[in-house]
Amino acid sequence: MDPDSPQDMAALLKALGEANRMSLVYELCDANAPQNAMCLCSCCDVDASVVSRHLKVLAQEGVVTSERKGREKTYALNREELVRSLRALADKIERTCHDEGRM
Amino acid sequence: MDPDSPQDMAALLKALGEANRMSLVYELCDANAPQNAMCLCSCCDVDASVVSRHLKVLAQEGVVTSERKGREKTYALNREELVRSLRALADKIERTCHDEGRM
DNA sequence: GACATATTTGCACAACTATGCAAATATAGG
DNA sequence: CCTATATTTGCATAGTTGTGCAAATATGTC
Repeated sequence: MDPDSPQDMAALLKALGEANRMSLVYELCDANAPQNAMCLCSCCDVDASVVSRHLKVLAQEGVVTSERKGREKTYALNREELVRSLRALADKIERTCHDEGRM
Repeated sequence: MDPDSPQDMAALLKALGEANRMSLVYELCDANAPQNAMCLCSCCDVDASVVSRHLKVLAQEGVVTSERKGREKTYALNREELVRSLRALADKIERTCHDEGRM
Protein backbone atom coordinates (compact mmCIF):
# COMPACT_ATOMS: atom_id res chain seq x y z
CA MET A 1 0.00 0.00 0.00
CA ASP A 2 1.54 3.25 -1.13
CA PRO A 3 -0.08 6.17 0.69
CA ASP A 4 1.03 8.47 -2.11
CA SER A 5 -1.06 6.55 -4.59
CA PRO A 6 -4.66 7.75 -4.77
CA GLN A 7 -5.60 4.40 -6.25
CA ASP A 8 -4.13 2.41 -3.40
CA MET A 9 -5.62 4.71 -0.81
CA ALA A 10 -9.01 4.63 -2.50
CA ALA A 11 -8.98 0.84 -2.54
CA LEU A 12 -8.32 0.73 1.18
CA LEU A 13 -10.97 3.31 2.03
CA LYS A 14 -13.43 1.63 -0.27
CA ALA A 15 -13.11 -1.54 1.77
CA LEU A 16 -13.79 0.50 4.91
CA GLY A 17 -16.50 2.59 3.32
CA GLU A 18 -19.42 0.27 3.86
CA ALA A 19 -21.53 0.43 6.99
CA ASN A 20 -21.54 -3.27 7.83
CA ARG A 21 -17.86 -3.66 7.16
CA MET A 22 -17.09 -0.64 9.28
CA SER A 23 -19.23 -2.14 12.05
CA LEU A 24 -17.11 -5.27 11.86
CA VAL A 25 -13.99 -3.16 12.16
CA TYR A 26 -15.38 -1.30 15.17
CA GLU A 27 -16.36 -4.58 16.74
CA LEU A 28 -12.86 -5.96 16.25
CA CYS A 29 -11.53 -2.68 17.50
CA ASP A 30 -13.26 -3.08 20.84
CA ALA A 31 -12.39 -6.75 21.14
CA ASN A 32 -9.17 -7.57 22.89
CA ALA A 33 -8.86 -10.95 21.27
CA PRO A 34 -9.43 -12.26 17.75
CA GLN A 35 -13.07 -13.02 17.08
CA ASN A 36 -14.68 -15.62 14.90
CA ALA A 37 -17.22 -14.81 12.25
CA MET A 38 -20.21 -16.14 14.21
CA CYS A 39 -19.39 -13.80 17.03
CA LEU A 40 -18.91 -10.88 14.69
CA CYS A 41 -22.24 -11.65 13.11
CA SER A 42 -24.01 -10.04 16.03
CA CYS A 43 -22.85 -6.54 15.19
CA CYS A 44 -24.56 -6.34 11.85
CA ASP A 45 -27.91 -7.80 11.07
CA VAL A 46 -27.06 -9.86 8.01
CA ASP A 47 -26.62 -13.47 7.02
CA ALA A 48 -23.46 -15.30 8.05
CA SER A 49 -22.51 -15.66 4.41
CA VAL A 50 -22.57 -11.89 4.06
CA VAL A 51 -20.30 -11.46 7.05
CA SER A 52 -17.97 -14.01 5.52
CA ARG A 53 -17.82 -12.02 2.31
CA HIS A 54 -17.28 -8.71 4.09
CA LEU A 55 -14.45 -10.18 6.10
CA LYS A 56 -12.94 -11.47 2.90
CA VAL A 57 -12.97 -7.96 1.44
CA LEU A 58 -11.35 -6.59 4.58
CA ALA A 59 -8.73 -9.31 4.52
CA GLN A 60 -7.92 -8.66 0.87
CA GLU A 61 -7.18 -5.04 1.69
CA GLY A 62 -5.08 -6.05 4.66
CA VAL A 63 -7.47 -4.55 7.19
CA VAL A 64 -7.83 -7.81 9.05
CA THR A 65 -5.87 -11.00 9.35
CA SER A 66 -7.42 -14.39 9.82
CA GLU A 67 -6.39 -17.67 11.30
CA ARG A 68 -7.97 -21.09 11.34
CA LYS A 69 -8.73 -22.20 14.84
CA GLY A 70 -10.26 -25.60 14.63
CA ARG A 71 -13.52 -25.29 12.84
CA GLU A 72 -13.66 -21.62 13.53
CA LYS A 73 -11.73 -18.88 11.87
CA THR A 74 -10.63 -15.97 13.97
CA TYR A 75 -10.15 -12.46 12.74
CA ALA A 76 -8.03 -9.69 14.15
CA LEU A 77 -7.55 -6.09 13.14
CA ASN A 78 -4.28 -5.30 11.47
CA ARG A 79 -3.93 -2.28 13.71
CA GLU A 80 -0.42 -1.12 12.92
CA GLU A 81 -0.86 -1.18 9.17
CA LEU A 82 -4.28 0.44 9.31
CA VAL A 83 -3.20 3.19 11.66
CA ARG A 84 -0.14 3.86 9.56
CA SER A 85 -2.18 4.29 6.39
CA LEU A 86 -4.77 6.54 8.02
CA ARG A 87 -2.15 8.71 9.64
CA ALA A 88 -0.21 8.94 6.40
CA LEU A 89 -3.28 10.29 4.68
CA ALA A 90 -4.06 12.70 7.50
CA ASP A 91 -0.46 13.92 7.48
CA LYS A 92 -0.52 14.40 3.75
CA ILE A 93 -3.71 16.44 3.92
CA GLU A 94 -2.58 18.48 6.87
CA ARG A 95 0.96 19.13 5.86
CA THR A 96 0.80 19.91 2.17
CA CYS A 97 1.04 23.66 1.61
CA HIS A 98 -0.76 24.38 4.79
CA ASP A 99 2.10 26.32 6.21
CA GLU A 100 3.68 27.28 2.96
CA GLY A 101 5.33 30.65 3.34
CA ARG A 102 5.83 30.04 7.00
CA MET A 103 8.76 27.68 6.73
CA MET B 1 -19.87 13.46 11.80
CA ASP B 2 -19.54 11.29 14.85
CA PRO B 3 -16.32 9.28 14.69
CA ASP B 4 -17.83 6.77 17.07
CA SER B 5 -20.55 5.94 14.61
CA PRO B 6 -19.54 3.26 12.13
CA GLN B 7 -22.27 4.52 9.82
CA ASP B 8 -20.99 8.07 9.79
CA MET B 9 -17.41 6.98 9.36
CA ALA B 10 -18.35 4.57 6.57
CA ALA B 11 -20.21 7.33 4.74
CA LEU B 12 -17.15 9.55 4.84
CA LEU B 13 -14.76 6.84 3.74
CA LYS B 14 -17.14 5.75 1.02
CA ALA B 15 -16.93 9.21 -0.48
CA LEU B 16 -13.15 8.95 -0.39
CA GLY B 17 -13.09 5.34 -1.53
CA GLU B 18 -13.25 5.92 -5.25
CA ALA B 19 -10.12 6.33 -7.32
CA ASN B 20 -11.12 9.44 -9.24
CA ARG B 21 -12.52 11.16 -6.18
CA MET B 22 -9.36 10.36 -4.26
CA SER B 23 -7.34 11.78 -7.14
CA LEU B 24 -9.33 14.99 -6.84
CA VAL B 25 -8.59 15.09 -3.14
CA TYR B 26 -4.88 14.55 -3.76
CA GLU B 27 -4.91 17.25 -6.39
CA LEU B 28 -6.56 19.68 -4.00
CA CYS B 29 -4.13 18.54 -1.37
CA ASP B 30 -1.15 19.64 -3.43
CA ALA B 31 -2.79 22.87 -4.52
CA ASN B 32 -2.19 25.86 -2.33
CA ALA B 33 -5.28 27.68 -3.54
CA PRO B 34 -8.83 26.63 -4.30
CA GLN B 35 -9.17 25.13 -7.75
CA ASN B 36 -12.02 25.18 -10.18
CA ALA B 37 -13.49 22.08 -11.69
CA MET B 38 -11.95 22.58 -15.13
CA CYS B 39 -8.54 22.67 -13.56
CA LEU B 40 -9.25 19.61 -11.46
CA CYS B 41 -10.44 17.80 -14.56
CA SER B 42 -6.85 17.23 -15.61
CA CYS B 43 -6.09 14.84 -12.79
CA CYS B 44 -8.62 12.21 -13.79
CA ASP B 45 -9.42 11.30 -17.33
CA VAL B 46 -13.17 11.69 -17.30
CA ASP B 47 -15.81 14.04 -18.59
CA ALA B 48 -16.32 17.40 -16.88
CA SER B 49 -19.79 16.32 -15.84
CA VAL B 50 -18.32 13.37 -14.02
CA VAL B 51 -15.90 15.61 -12.15
CA SER B 52 -18.80 17.84 -11.24
CA ARG B 53 -20.67 14.90 -9.78
CA HIS B 54 -17.65 13.60 -7.88
CA LEU B 55 -17.08 17.02 -6.37
CA LYS B 56 -20.70 17.09 -5.34
CA VAL B 57 -20.31 13.81 -3.50
CA LEU B 58 -17.19 15.11 -1.75
CA ALA B 59 -18.98 18.33 -0.82
CA GLN B 60 -21.95 16.45 0.60
CA GLU B 61 -19.65 14.57 2.93
CA GLY B 62 -17.90 17.76 3.91
CA VAL B 63 -14.62 16.77 2.32
CA VAL B 64 -14.50 19.89 0.21
CA THR B 65 -16.09 23.30 0.28
CA SER B 66 -17.03 25.28 -2.80
CA GLU B 67 -17.48 28.88 -3.68
CA ARG B 68 -18.80 30.64 -6.74
CA LYS B 69 -16.17 32.81 -8.33
CA GLY B 70 -17.72 34.46 -11.32
CA ARG B 71 -18.58 31.78 -13.80
CA GLU B 72 -16.22 29.37 -12.16
CA LYS B 73 -16.65 27.48 -8.95
CA THR B 74 -13.65 26.92 -6.78
CA TYR B 75 -13.13 23.98 -4.50
CA ALA B 76 -10.95 23.67 -1.45
CA LEU B 77 -10.18 20.77 0.85
CA ASN B 78 -11.80 20.95 4.25
CA ARG B 79 -8.49 20.02 5.79
CA GLU B 80 -9.19 20.43 9.49
CA GLU B 81 -12.39 18.41 9.47
CA LEU B 82 -10.93 15.68 7.31
CA VAL B 83 -7.76 15.36 9.34
CA ARG B 84 -9.77 15.30 12.55
CA SER B 85 -11.94 12.45 11.35
CA LEU B 86 -9.06 10.36 10.03
CA ARG B 87 -7.04 10.86 13.21
CA ALA B 88 -10.05 10.01 15.33
CA LEU B 89 -10.39 6.71 13.53
CA ALA B 90 -6.68 5.99 13.74
CA ASP B 91 -6.70 6.80 17.45
CA LYS B 92 -9.67 4.59 18.03
CA ILE B 93 -8.03 1.68 16.27
CA GLU B 94 -4.71 2.18 17.94
CA ARG B 95 -5.87 2.92 21.41
CA THR B 96 -8.65 0.45 22.04
CA CYS B 97 -7.44 -2.41 24.17
CA HIS B 98 -4.01 -2.14 22.71
CA ASP B 99 -2.43 -1.35 26.01
CA GLU B 100 -5.11 -2.86 28.17
CA GLY B 101 -3.55 -4.24 31.32
CA ARG B 102 -0.79 -1.71 31.08
CA MET B 103 -2.72 1.27 32.35
C1' DG C 1 -18.54 -43.26 9.36
C1' DA C 2 -22.38 -40.28 11.12
C1' DC C 3 -23.41 -36.01 12.87
C1' DA C 4 -22.92 -31.13 14.46
C1' DT C 5 -21.07 -26.65 13.84
C1' DA C 6 -18.52 -22.96 11.17
C1' DT C 7 -17.44 -21.02 7.01
C1' DT C 8 -17.50 -20.55 2.04
C1' DT C 9 -19.47 -20.65 -2.52
C1' DG C 10 -22.95 -20.63 -6.39
C1' DC C 11 -26.80 -18.42 -7.89
C1' DA C 12 -30.19 -14.94 -8.48
C1' DC C 13 -31.60 -10.33 -7.97
C1' DA C 14 -32.43 -5.65 -6.69
C1' DA C 15 -30.11 -1.52 -5.91
C1' DC C 16 -26.55 1.46 -6.62
C1' DT C 17 -22.67 3.77 -9.17
C1' DA C 18 -19.61 5.64 -12.52
C1' DT C 19 -19.70 7.17 -16.95
C1' DG C 20 -20.51 9.84 -21.47
C1' DC C 21 -23.20 12.66 -24.18
C1' DA C 22 -26.33 16.17 -25.05
C1' DA C 23 -29.12 19.70 -23.32
C1' DA C 24 -29.86 23.14 -19.85
C1' DT C 25 -28.34 26.66 -16.81
C1' DA C 26 -25.20 30.30 -14.93
C1' DT C 27 -22.26 33.98 -15.56
C1' DA C 28 -19.06 37.23 -17.80
C1' DG C 29 -17.97 40.31 -21.66
C1' DG C 30 -18.84 42.39 -25.53
C1' DC D 1 -29.11 40.39 -26.90
C1' DC D 2 -25.48 37.38 -28.47
C1' DT D 3 -21.55 34.69 -27.62
C1' DA D 4 -18.19 32.22 -25.01
C1' DT D 5 -16.93 29.61 -21.06
C1' DA D 6 -18.06 26.88 -16.75
C1' DT D 7 -20.93 23.95 -14.43
C1' DT D 8 -24.99 21.13 -13.75
C1' DT D 9 -28.70 18.01 -15.03
C1' DG D 10 -31.39 14.41 -17.65
C1' DC D 11 -30.99 10.21 -19.71
C1' DA D 12 -29.25 5.81 -20.99
C1' DT D 13 -26.17 2.13 -19.94
C1' DA D 14 -22.79 -1.04 -18.41
C1' DG D 15 -20.69 -2.65 -14.48
C1' DT D 16 -20.44 -3.33 -9.58
C1' DT D 17 -22.12 -4.47 -5.03
C1' DG D 18 -24.76 -6.04 -1.03
C1' DT D 19 -27.85 -9.46 0.05
C1' DG D 20 -30.31 -14.06 1.16
C1' DC D 21 -30.85 -18.76 0.48
C1' DA D 22 -29.37 -23.22 -0.40
C1' DA D 23 -25.71 -26.23 -1.26
C1' DA D 24 -20.96 -27.34 -0.60
C1' DT D 25 -16.93 -27.64 2.15
C1' DA D 26 -14.07 -27.90 6.39
C1' DT D 27 -13.33 -29.40 10.80
C1' DG D 28 -14.27 -31.28 15.29
C1' DT D 29 -16.83 -34.95 18.20
C1' DC D 30 -18.87 -39.18 19.10
